[in-house]
Amino acid sequence: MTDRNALDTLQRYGIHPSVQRIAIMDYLLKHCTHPTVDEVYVALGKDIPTLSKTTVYNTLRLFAEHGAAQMLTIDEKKVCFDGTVTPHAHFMCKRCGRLMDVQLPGCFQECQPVGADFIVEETHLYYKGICNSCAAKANA
Amino acid sequence: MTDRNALDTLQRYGIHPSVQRIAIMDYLLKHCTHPTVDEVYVALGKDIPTLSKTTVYNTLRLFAEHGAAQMLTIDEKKVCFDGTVTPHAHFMCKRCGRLMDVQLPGCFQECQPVGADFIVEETHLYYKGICNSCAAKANA
DNA sequence: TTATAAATTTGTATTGTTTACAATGCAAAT
DNA sequence: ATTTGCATTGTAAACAATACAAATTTATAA
Repeated sequence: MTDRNALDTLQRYGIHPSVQRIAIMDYLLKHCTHPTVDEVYVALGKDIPTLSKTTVYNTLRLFAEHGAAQMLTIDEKKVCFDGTVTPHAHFMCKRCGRLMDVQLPGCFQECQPVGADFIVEETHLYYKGICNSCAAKANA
Repeated sequence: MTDRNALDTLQRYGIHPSVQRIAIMDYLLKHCTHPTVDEVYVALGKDIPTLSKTTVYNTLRLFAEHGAAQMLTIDEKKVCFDGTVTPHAHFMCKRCGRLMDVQLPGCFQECQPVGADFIVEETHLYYKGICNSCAAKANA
């Protein structure tokens, strides 16, 4: 059972805490919607009016570098962030743009790259297509 | 053996050919370096001086929509394009930024998403890490 | 406590990619 | 020859992301 407390999470990843960093990590942990920088910035701006967008950029990048968050480049328009760092895949609906978590296929552990002449630090698996709710709308 | 002729490729994917489209597809097929829009634009500008960057954007997007090319969003800085559409994975070196093709693990065909309540149209698998040549440099 | 140094945050200016859109060009069909 | 429709071009604009320097906060040492 992983600890989803913002402060603890920061400390576990060796990130020095601050009001802004705790708030941003807290947002990530509580909103599994894969928010963009702007979404985090707008949402937290209500509580921290002085918050700078640059801080959100820097902080999310910092989290990703320390492995405390995942940077997702699935949508070519904007980078999204994911506070869940346990291995999982993603699905993006091409119609509504929603991004959701997907359990990894069971066989995936054994799926190592063939003839790899490189050191793997991150593995990314994602699917694109049409989500159920968009498919249902199309039939109406 | 797939046909790597530009005109034939366009027709196979139902894309109406034009001088620009043929040139762009030809470039993709002959340069497996996963070029960006700008790289294609600069390279073809020598032969087609009137070429517009907008056309390159539109055309590569069109190719991707028709399945004649793959849009890669691995590097968060820029979108790359891949003329190879047979299933394969990618590796990006975090140090030198190079992007290369990787053979899919054999078990991957059976790797379907678990409990998928969506229609999969594309599957993307890639790795990030350090390539051999960068790792060698680090040891010097 | 006070002074000093280090780290963090802020805000503005800037860069660079991508899109929107209107005008133009071109080729096939009538 | 005219029309129709798609493709291309080029400019303007939107927008994400970064650079940077000033301001603020926090930590450390005297």
